[in-house]
Amino acid sequence: MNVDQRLLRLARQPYADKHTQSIWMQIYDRLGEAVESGLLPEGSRLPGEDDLASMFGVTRVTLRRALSLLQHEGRLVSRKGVGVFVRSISVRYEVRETEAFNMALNGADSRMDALSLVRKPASADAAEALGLKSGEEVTEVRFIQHAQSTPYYYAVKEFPVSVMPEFARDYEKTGSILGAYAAAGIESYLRTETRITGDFATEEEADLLHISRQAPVLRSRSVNEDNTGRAIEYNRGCWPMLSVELVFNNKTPFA
Amino acid sequence: MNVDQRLLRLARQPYADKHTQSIWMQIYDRLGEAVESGLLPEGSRLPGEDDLASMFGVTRVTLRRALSLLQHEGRLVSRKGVGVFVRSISVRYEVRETEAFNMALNGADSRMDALSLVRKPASADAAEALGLKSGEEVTEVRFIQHAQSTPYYYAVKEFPVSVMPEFARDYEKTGSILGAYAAAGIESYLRTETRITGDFATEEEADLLHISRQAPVLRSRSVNEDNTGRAIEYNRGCWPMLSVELVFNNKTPFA
DNA sequence: TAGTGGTCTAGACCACTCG
DNA sequence: GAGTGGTCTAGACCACTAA
Repeated sequence: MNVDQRLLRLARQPYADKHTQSIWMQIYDRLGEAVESGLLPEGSRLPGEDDLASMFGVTRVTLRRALSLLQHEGRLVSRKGVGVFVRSISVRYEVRETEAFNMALNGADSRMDALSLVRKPASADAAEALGLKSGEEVTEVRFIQHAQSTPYYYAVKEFPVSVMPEFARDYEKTGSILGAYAAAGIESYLRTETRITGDFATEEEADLLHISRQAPVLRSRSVNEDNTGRAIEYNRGCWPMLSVELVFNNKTPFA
Repeated sequence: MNVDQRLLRLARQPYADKHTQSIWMQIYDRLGEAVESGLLPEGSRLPGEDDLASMFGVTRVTLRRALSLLQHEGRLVSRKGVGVFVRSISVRYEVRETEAFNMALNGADSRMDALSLVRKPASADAAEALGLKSGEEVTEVRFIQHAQSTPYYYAVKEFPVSVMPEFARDYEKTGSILGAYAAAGIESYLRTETRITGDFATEEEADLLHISRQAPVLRSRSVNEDNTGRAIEYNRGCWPMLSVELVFNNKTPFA
């Protein structure tokens, strides 16, 4: 029995009393289960909306309410003119903030790719957090991180030029941020503050992370200092909300 | 000029090209601005959907797409048979995780109310996090926190009976958790681990926090230990996603 | 060019809330 | 009973994508 047939059987199950739970909610539940059970595997394309609507015995409008919620949750992604696809949220990556850059990933095929690297005046946010003078320059690097060929983290980092004047060269040579730190004479550092908020994806983030616009994300803004207390990095990152669990450990007892 | 008139003027502004941005998105933007600008104050009721639809010159269905997104974001709340209301997200509360219980609030009228206090076997989650034996009992306390008479934090705390056998009495007497700690001989403690995730509100959470079901929330799960390393509390909390900023500070340098 | 998802309409019925 | 938000339909037109 192929996927379409099994999906059809799922769709054709009788609905519970409409007044108990709305039809579109029941469709939402069934499609969600289909994704979680693996009937609709990660990355696979759903039948067209007209087909789905007739399978579930409803109008396209009603069907779309179910799809729409699944998209807002970041579980499905639609591409205009192409189709609706399953976005994996089966894994929830654990990110240990104390490990700073080395995010703990289950799989080994994790890549952190630099999208761009430019020298420019610090953003207002970074200038304040790093205590920079107005107009002071930074090296800004945009990163995207994948796991199992799904993007799940997007970050913009700013490194003061005054601290690491040759960041671009050093990063190029060593291929890692820690390498660039070391090349600038920074052997140890401290992530002094991390601020976490929830928000909705911007258009750029939605594109890069393969989620819908308006899908919720977790944002992190953090500052790194070297062991002399000098601010060396400002980082803004975001994850699709359901894709990550942030873990903070603490060793400092309270009074 | 009253609110309805000013809202009408906002609604009657010509729409940008439909192909640039959809009508419902433009309505969404305008209503969002109306909330942020204070034209629609916190807690106020919007005109009925029929009225709004005719004000904006669209069908109720189209208008509802705008309202629906604002509700998913936790900025509006609807009450069936009553109306649609503005939920304040103008403030984003800063919660310093290192201060554990004493959340930094701008205003002074913050209350932490206990909803229930019962003795029962530890939840599976808590038992694992606290290292309890199967079936071991805890005192479970459910809290809701308000600021400016808006609920913005809901927490379920579990305290092992083996550590604080008289928690209920001590909490009653002192009126605070720290008081109950002290009464049990715990003078200092350590929030050893905090795990942050994003999720969607359950029905109970949506009710208590005055947000829509399916509105995103930030969840925190944390463990407190006393200065001998004994686990004394397991806490599960959640905030409406847009209402909070979590701040973590770190004093431990990396290797 | 055919198929896809995105938008919008006009109208209907319902359950819920409150006076 | 009057007004509210919640649901659903049947049909239409559009822009985008890929073959």
